[in-house]
Amino acid sequence: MKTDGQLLVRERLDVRAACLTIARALAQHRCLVVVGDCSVEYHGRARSVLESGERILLIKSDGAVLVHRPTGSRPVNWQPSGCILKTTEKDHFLVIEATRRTPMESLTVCFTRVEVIVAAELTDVGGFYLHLSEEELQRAVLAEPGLLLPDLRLVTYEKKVEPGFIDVYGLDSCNRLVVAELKRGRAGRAAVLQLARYVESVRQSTPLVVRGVLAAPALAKGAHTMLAQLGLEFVRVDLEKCAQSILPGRDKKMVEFLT
Amino acid sequence: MKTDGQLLVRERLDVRAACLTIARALAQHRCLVVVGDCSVEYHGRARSVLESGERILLIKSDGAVLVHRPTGSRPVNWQPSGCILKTTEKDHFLVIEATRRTPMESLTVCFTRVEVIVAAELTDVGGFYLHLSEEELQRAVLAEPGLLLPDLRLVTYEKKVEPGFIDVYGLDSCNRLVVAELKRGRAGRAAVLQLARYVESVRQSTPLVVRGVLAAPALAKGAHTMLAQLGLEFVRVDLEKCAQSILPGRDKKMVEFLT
DNA sequence: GAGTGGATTTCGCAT
DNA sequence: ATGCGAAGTCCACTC
Repeated sequence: MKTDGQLLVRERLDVRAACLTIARALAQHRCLVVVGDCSVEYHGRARSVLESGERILLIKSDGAVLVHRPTGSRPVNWQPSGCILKTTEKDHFLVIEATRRTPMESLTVCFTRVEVIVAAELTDVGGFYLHLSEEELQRAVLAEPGLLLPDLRLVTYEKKVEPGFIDVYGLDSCNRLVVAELKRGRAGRAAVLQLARYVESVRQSTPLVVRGVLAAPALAKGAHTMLAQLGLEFVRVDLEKCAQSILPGRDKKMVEFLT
Repeated sequence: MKTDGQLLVRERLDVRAACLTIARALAQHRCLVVVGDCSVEYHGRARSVLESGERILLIKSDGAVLVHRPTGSRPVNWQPSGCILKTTEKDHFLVIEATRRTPMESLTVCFTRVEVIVAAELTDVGGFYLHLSEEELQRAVLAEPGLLLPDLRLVTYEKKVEPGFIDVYGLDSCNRLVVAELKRGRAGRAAVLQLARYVESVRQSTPLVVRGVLAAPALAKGAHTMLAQLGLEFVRVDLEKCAQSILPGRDKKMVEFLT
């Protein structure tokens, strides 16, 4: 139950006090954690009703709102950052409303009982670095096209064609054009269709033979059939090799989980 | 700083005490909120490093783990429910590890300072009801095909064809087959392609004229062009009418945001 | 503001 | 377990 500039913790507040505490914290753009019994309604792109129960409400300094049940990795209800927050006391309930426009939607959390409120001014400037995203995978293939096809010569990348952007565009040893679509995960039918559209578009603009190559760590079964029907190819990409290609100096153990 | 069977709140704990408190709470499958300065690493399908900063860690009773920065509606790092948790004290740091298999991945949160720990035994049996999902939209159209096309006679739904399942399959007043794809949001190019594949598949198996209908509240601009090229149609679906059709007895004001 | 594509997507359902 | 599509997806980026 200590209070200072950074942190405020309150337990078992009555509705009036909780309302004031939350309103003050919101005004100061603090992060809020509220634990208690609440019900939730959402109106917007869809609608939802959540009956009463004990949950954890998270309100962030940018206005993002999350309602978490005791289980499940995702919030049962939420509102993205940038929404407008309003706290009121109504019929002995604490009501927190989060509204936004485009799309117009609103989330209403109604607490009948508040167990704990934590209001904190959090300082977080630490960098976040994600490796082996699709972007990094592309960097690796661009730096070392042999990872994709032996003797592949890169012509360009992110080449604009009508349906979108071709990830990798090059020539093989027989001077056939190679149109490659990269996926960091298992490639499905959607990826095959995407590639097919690119290949079709390129064929209409060149007399050269065009190879359509889907490059991914694995290929979904349905995608395999479709690929064959459309005369496209699959190339298995070795994520571990790509990782080593991207991060030559780093600890090789970093990729041990990537199989 | 009260303690009872339901709720435990601790502030400014040293690492040793924090470690014990968390281990005990985890053993009791309580929900945990930890606020403090931490760094995070993730190894698995990808890899990530999050440098030191003040965050909110949420551990749920089913083992789901979420690391939230002060902004953004989504966790910066997470681990889905069902993973194995381990808490250790290491070089005066509090280390929490969450590991799972299939896929093999692990999340490591390392606290240098713990501001607050909240451990709560939450009871939540309230129902959650989501309305106007794609499934409900389909129900509405099936119950009242006129919402889609005047005089549409339903033949079947979720009809299996090679590329997948046709949402709505019927006959119009001219006895042309109607193949309709429903979307609850704005329909894009992917939806057009999906419909095109269904129509193509149906045409190969019937001598009847086949109309391909994309039914959605709105159509993306790029999708419009593609639709025209492929000889398909767009039908605007009135979500409000669908909602009223589904929920005849409910408060009409419930759908006021749905435009 | 809309449109497009990726995501450690997650989630659910059917195979 | 895998595959497939939907999601109140969120998110960043482009036009």
